[in-house]
This record gives sequence, structure tokens and C-alpha cells, in this order.
Amino acid sequence: MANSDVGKLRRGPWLGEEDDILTTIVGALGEKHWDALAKESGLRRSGKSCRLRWMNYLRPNLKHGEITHEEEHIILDLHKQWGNKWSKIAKRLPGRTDNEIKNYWRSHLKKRAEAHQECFQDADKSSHQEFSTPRCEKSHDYIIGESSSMNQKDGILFGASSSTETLEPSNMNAFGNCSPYENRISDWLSSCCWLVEGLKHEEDCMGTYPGFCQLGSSSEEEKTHGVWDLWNPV
DNA sequence: AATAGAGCCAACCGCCACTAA
DNA sequence: GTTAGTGGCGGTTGGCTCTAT
Repeated sequence: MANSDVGKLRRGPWLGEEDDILTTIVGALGEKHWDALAKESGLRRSGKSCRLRWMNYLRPNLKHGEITHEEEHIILDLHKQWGNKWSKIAKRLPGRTDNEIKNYWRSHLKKRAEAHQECFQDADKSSHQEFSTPRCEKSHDYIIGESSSMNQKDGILFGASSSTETLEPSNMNAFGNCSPYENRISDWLSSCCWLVEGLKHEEDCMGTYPGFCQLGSSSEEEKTHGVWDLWNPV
């Protein structure tokens, strides 16, 4: 792009009128050739800017509400697996954008995840001394949410077996047990659950975890809490 | 009521990968 | 094989809002 054109391009927040124009032109021309589309529209925006606005805000079926606890858990889980692969994570959260997830991570989850990691390391150290179940408020926050109004039971996303009901809340998380072994089992289960989801969309993990299919036959009660709802809408 | 600081989020920037010429 | 154009991605920024003092 010529430098003389740069000065002519608008920047900053989009106006409603611009949104309308972009929506119309994308409807007519499709989601491609953004530079041409930008020129065609008459908007003084770059193709990149148009694409971003469309992808992050105007695209149909986008959710604009708050991130739910289930989604939050998914983000935490997938970030643990994949790191900052926001677009990849976003593909597992229909209606959410990579930008939204990235922002949510940075503003809501990063500190909690770091605190959890810190706790995990502490717990790891103590596990070398004795196999105890340390209390871990940090980890609990990481899973349940610092300001969550959700009760303990609702915090259980999956893995809600009858045995968990007998645990002391202070020692429990949905994965809230801070025993390193229990944490790892929970982490593994969590990973497996995502592989189940992955198999619906991708071929890359086919056959990797032969044991997980059983999770798909969890009880109706379990399905009513957490991410099962996302997989198996009732 | 005023102000500073923190938090949040939309938008931008730069880089990389892919594709067509 | 090379190059230019394009789209996608992750990191960063800037401005607005909220909250504490």
C-alpha cells in the first residue's frame, strides 16, 4: 500500500454506520478478499481492519455476553494444553473470538493460573515429604473463581462423582483437590475430555486415548453440570 | 468531588505462512 | 525458485470505565 494512502485511512473505533456498510458488503461479497472488499465498500479502512471488525464483532452467531464458568474452565484447560494458541482455543468455543479469549485470559485468568501453578509447585514439594492433601485456596480460586457466586457443587464441571460430596469443601475443587496426585489425575481426565471433543472436529488425536470414551457415557446428573452441556446439548 | 490507579476491551501492529503469478 | 499480495495469528497499545482514596 502506498504511503499516501495510509493517511487517508480511518483508524480508531468503528461507527455504527461503518458497521452497517461492512455488514452489507460482506453479505454481498463474502468473507474474503478483504482489501478489495474494503475498497469496494467505500469505507476508509484497511482490509485488515475490516476483517478484524467483522471477525471480532459483526460476524453472525458471536456471543457478546459474559464468559460462562464452563467456558472459563475450557479456556484454562486448553491454555494449559496449548499455551497461547488463542485461535485454536477459540475454535473450541463457538461464538467466542480469539481476541475475546485472549483478553479474558489476560484480565481474568492469568493471575489465577499463575497462582495455581505456584500452588502446584508448593504441593509438589510437600508431596516429596509426605503424601498429604494440602489446603490450597489459590488453586481453588483458579478453578472456581475468586468472585464467583457459584456454589461449590456448581463449581464441579465434570468428575462430580458421589464421593466428592463427602469431601470437605476447603480441600476440594473441581479438580479442587490440591493433592498433587489428585490434581494430575484431574488434569489428565480434563485433557481426555477435551480429546473427546477434539474427535468431533479433528482427526489429529484419533486413537490417542483409548480409555476416554467411557467418559461419554457419564450419567445424566453429571451432564447437567459443566461442559457436557456443550458437547451434548439436551 | 476530584484524582490516581487498575482493569477491561476494541483495535492496531508486526510477523509468518500460504498462494498465485 | 522467487516475489508480491493476502489472510491469519499473537502481542501490544490506547482509551474508556470503574474503584479506591
